[in-house]
Amino acid sequence: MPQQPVGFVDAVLAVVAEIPPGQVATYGDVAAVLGSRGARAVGQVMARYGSDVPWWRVVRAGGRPPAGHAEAARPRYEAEGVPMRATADDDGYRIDLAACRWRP
DNA sequence: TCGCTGACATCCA
DNA sequence: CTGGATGCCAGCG
Repeated sequence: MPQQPVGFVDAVLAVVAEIPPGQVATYGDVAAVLGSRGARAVGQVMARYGSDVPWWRVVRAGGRPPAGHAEAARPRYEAEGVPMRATADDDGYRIDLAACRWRP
């Protein structure tokens, strides 16, 4: 285990990269793994560096996809086999965390 | 150094 | 269930 002196950004990317296909984790869970409660900070990292990690596997509490990216994440969940339920929300769907929530 | 922003979480009405 | 308000954390100007 090479390093521990890694920036918060690298830590977030590492956790997201460890999420297995077909499963998802919430921003709060990722922050908890890092030992922080900055769920928002995690979202910041995704917005800037999430391009290199399966950001679609990181969702908000309640099983909602990232705000403004629901359309881009929906096909990913279908490809991964993540169970989701259609809703009347702006996102159009919701993820069943009870069946695919990833636990570190 | 200070203040604002943001792909959030949780609580209450 | 929905909506509004508050709190937390890290990055950037």
